[in-house]
Amino acid sequence: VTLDDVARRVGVSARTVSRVVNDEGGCTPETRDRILDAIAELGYRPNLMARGLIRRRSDTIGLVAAELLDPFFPEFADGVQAAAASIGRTIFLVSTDSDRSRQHRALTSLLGHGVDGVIVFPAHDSRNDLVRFAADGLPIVVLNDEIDAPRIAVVTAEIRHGATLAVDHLVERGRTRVAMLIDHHARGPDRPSRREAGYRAALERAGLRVDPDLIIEVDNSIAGGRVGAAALLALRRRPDAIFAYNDMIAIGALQHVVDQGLEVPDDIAVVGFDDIAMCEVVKPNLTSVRIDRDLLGRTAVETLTSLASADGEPLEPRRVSVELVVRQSS
Amino acid sequence: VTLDDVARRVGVSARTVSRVVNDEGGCTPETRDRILDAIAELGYRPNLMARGLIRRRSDTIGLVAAELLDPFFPEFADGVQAAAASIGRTIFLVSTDSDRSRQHRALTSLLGHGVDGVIVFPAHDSRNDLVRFAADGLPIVVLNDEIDAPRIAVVTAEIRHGATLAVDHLVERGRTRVAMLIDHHARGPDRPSRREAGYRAALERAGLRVDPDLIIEVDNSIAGGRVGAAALLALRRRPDAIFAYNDMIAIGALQHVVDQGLEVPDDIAVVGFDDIAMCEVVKPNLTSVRIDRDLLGRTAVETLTSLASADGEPLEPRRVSVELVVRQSS
DNA sequence: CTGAAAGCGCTTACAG
DNA sequence: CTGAAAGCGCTTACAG
Repeated sequence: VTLDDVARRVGVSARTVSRVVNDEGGCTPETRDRILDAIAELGYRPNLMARGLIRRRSDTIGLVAAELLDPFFPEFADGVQAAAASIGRTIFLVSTDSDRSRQHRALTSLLGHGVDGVIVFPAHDSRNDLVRFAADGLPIVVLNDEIDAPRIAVVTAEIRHGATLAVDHLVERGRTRVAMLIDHHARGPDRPSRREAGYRAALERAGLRVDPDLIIEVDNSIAGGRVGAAALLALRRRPDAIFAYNDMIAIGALQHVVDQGLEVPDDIAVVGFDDIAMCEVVKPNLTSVRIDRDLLGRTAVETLTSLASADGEPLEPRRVSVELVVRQSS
Repeated sequence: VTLDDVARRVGVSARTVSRVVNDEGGCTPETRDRILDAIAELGYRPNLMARGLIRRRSDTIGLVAAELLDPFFPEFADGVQAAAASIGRTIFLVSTDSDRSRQHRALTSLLGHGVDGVIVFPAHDSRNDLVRFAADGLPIVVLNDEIDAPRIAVVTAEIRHGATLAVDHLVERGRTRVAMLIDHHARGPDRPSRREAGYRAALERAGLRVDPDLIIEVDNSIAGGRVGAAALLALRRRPDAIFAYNDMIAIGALQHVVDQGLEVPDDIAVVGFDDIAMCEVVKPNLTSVRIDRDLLGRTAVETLTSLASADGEPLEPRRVSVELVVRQSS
């Protein structure tokens, strides 16, 4: 059942029905009501592909995730979904597994579907590709990375600041040998870790030496945290605090330290990052840097909207603030 | 840049370019190569809305969630995403907050976008609406509910069986007063809980009485589990085991029991449902009924594909098996 | 192996 | 306030 069917039924032109469907006004209330009745009666639903073909956009937003299973993701996606729904946008969801070519295919497809723009957790080494898509007219909001290019806007949490909050806190508690367990994927030459930068800055500001032995690269998982903690405990001069790249790693470290019979936080304090729900479930409860992921998602949508109407004007990066949540582990 | 641009560039008709883009064959390799070159050179990307308008489908799948923040969801979504990607489908993601009218709007929109079909966690009391959409030609795969209607297929885990596994296990360990904490939303007249049915059946089969005092409705959250456990501990004859509707509730119960100074599992055993990652983080580790959510997601996509080509033929419900994972809490 | 024509279901100028 | 015409960018028969 098409617009024409409705028009025929009522005895008006398709143009008039279209006007009612899109709430353009300029139509007698009476005609309007008759059309609305016919729409309900016939069960008319606009064909969004036809509309999109003409308008050159489909009122959709692409959400391109590197990894759906990241504990970070659900709340972020929920924020995106809520904000998108509130402005009448439907979201396309794609996961790239952080693979550049999968991301490329995803963006091609999304562009073909007429998305207003995309919110992207970039795949590894995909900056140039993103810049190219943006140059082709695709508005892109990038998370967790800093890309400076036209039609690309950056939305991020104050990660570096969060890291300094965590380390400052540990130093205040008298810790002098603060180790860091860092996701080895997060530490490339083209992608310096903001958490590590904050960690280093905070230590230096406190007059503490940055001991390279205390910075260990690990797998981004609970198991990785365990392995990292084991390596730290094996050092001749072991640390009195561990700052982890994220909560999963922190939880692994915490578990290993406790399993070894050490007291947390007395022997070793542990601080995570992200503040996922598990922080309050693990014993002792994990101190962490809270990122308001829901807000981050909403901000991403808002930024995408601005970007789409900014017509190529560069947008300042939007930074969502973080806060340290102190719990039993520190 | 359109199909016509490419055609003009190469000096062939749009029809021929279309044939190459869609890999239809029937075209000299030489022409094909020239077209492929022109496509790359011009950066042609097919307009999926135009294609969809004609084909009457957009090669997309709708994923309609009640609640993105359910710990159940990410792995399920990942399975859906992986299976969809493998057959060249992009997914639309919508969350309804279990609200019937939001679900209605979501389905209307998805239908307008030309989805092949939808995978739905139904909103409360929305069965009739789903049946209506299916009657209008929308293939629907329903999770966590049993709806018997044309063009609707059911995919589910063996929930009831899982509950009997859990209770059988507790009975084997000598427990005679097994309580159940049940999500109060899951217990409506139109939606009998399969977990409760399994619980009751297992107890009866073991010759144990089902004590109504031991069945308590709680909020679906850790806090709800705590409240439920408190109520159980306040009974004159308290239980020696708790079977929870899901892991979040179980974890709350576990925490409360431990906080009260009781031994788990010696004084009270606790078993959850779903087997989320937290089960291995909480102390003592939580015994749970494992649902392979990734497989469930893949099965949903597969079923949707069958359903779309089944042309109205009813499909048998697909049941994904579950397994009991015994840990320290029982 | 290739092309000319029609049309998917809408919206966009434009005219009355 | 309403309508007739053109066209968005493709694919689908059909003809050669």
